[in-house]
Amino acid sequence: MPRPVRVRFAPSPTGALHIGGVRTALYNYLFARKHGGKMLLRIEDTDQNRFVPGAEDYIREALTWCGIQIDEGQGVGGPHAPYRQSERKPMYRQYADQLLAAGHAYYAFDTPEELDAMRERLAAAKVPNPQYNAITRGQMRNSTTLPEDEVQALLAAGTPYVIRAKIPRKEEIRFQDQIRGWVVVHSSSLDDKVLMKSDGMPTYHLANIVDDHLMEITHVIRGEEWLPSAPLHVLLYRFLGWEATMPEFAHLPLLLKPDGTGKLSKRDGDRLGFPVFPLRWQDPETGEVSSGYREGGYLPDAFVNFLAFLGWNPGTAQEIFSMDELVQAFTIERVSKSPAKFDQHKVRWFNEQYLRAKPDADLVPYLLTALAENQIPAPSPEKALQVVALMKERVAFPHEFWREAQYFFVAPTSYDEGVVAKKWNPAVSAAFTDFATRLDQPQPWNQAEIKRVLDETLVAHNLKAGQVMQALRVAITGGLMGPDLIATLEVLGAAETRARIEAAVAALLG
RNA sequence: GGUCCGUUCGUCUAGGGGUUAGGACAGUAGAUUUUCAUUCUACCAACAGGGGUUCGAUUCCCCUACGGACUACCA
Repeated sequence: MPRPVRVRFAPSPTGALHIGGVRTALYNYLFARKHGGKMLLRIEDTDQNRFVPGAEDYIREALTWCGIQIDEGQGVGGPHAPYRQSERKPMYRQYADQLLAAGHAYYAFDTPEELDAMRERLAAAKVPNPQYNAITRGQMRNSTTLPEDEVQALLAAGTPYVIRAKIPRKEEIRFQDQIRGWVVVHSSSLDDKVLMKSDGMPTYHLANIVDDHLMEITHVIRGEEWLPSAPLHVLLYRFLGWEATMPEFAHLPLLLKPDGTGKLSKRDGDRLGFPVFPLRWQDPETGEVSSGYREGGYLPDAFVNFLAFLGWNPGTAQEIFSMDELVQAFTIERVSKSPAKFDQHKVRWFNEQYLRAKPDADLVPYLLTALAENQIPAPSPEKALQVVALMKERVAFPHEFWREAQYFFVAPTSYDEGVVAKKWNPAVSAAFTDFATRLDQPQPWNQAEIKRVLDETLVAHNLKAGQVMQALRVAITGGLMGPDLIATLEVLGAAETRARIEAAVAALLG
């Protein structure tokens, strides 16, 4: 009978989580939800040198922002706590000992200098595969070469050592990857990886296998950069006697730079002008700030939808998916093998789609925030709603409400010179003054009335709409872009409309 | 260098032994909006190359090229 699905996202707290990591978390989450399973968060902090303060909080906040809920793990708790590997340190030693006892691992006493010397020697001799392996281990200082009593003496003397995996010399290792099919690697191309470091901390390889086993992980969904070490992991499951419950592997394609080639990296975002992080991040070491999608005005649903499509698609024409719909549609089988380049145009497009799909009322807070940021007093709820309704098809990001709609709140201080030169003249000016006066008469203030009064005025002055509309827009907004002018006047109100026309006439008359 | 993974429009991708190789983003043009944006319509644009297998390969196999990952007491 199949075990209940349990997957994990296991980042290292070495800095901000970049979008490749977010996508890995997302696919794990979708898979867990789809199968009614559990999503775990485990922090892989076995390298104390690379620990970055704040990184763990960042990771959890980023996942929360994306709507990726953790069922069990760091920050949430659960039956397998602790979920931080540094706090699980005492648990790993016994498994290393088990490997040692079974002859699948050995002590190695080589100093860093001795290791360097070996590598140089192998390089100089042009050895095709220079590694600490079944062949070279015979020339090094370890428990496969040293007499037993000497090994014991060294250990008793507290000599620093590591524990290495004893990789068999000639063996074919094969496993089935859910995305790539059968992967076959010969053991001779593997090296005797360090399992336990001299500080007593396990390396990724050991900690990962032990924790996945103890936490009853059924599917390991991770980035392709792990594919080369998967055979080692398979071997470790076998050596530890855990083959029967070994998780299924699925190695996700990489996310590439938008230009050129290579793995997407932190620098690319700054260079190309788009975020590579979900949230803004300030490096505590250097103080360097990297922009985030959240702060850039991206809606989390849009960001997640976009990310889901980088390396996966449902096989249908549908592109807009809520998280629930993604859960329904997602299958590992439809994850592609080839890497994907990041496309900033497409994220923007997704954001536009999501922004427009929101009810006007949901967008009002964005407008109010944008206004507050620019020291504009909050308008009436009615006016805010009207502006949002008029502007929502014209913006891709919340912050654009300010750039695109500020003339609803601030009178223009300058007027587009090209239009003034071409369209503004004493006749137009006179008609506008007259129009402003007519607006003073009591009347219902709506688009039909405004249009009627404007038409009347134009007839009286023997002018056509084409001759004055651009000039009128410039008088009202200062520029020549924007939504329907009559609708704009309606939002502005009679008094403001009149004031702006009179100001423009006064400014442009001479 | 070695090992492994990959290769369909500029980008994300669908497809699959016989198709006008489909969609989306981007780009271009036109229509609508007397503006801009939106919207609509159209256009542009791809099976890396070479060998097989086959009546027929973009699809299956092999090779080459190219790209990438990995090759730490980092994950």
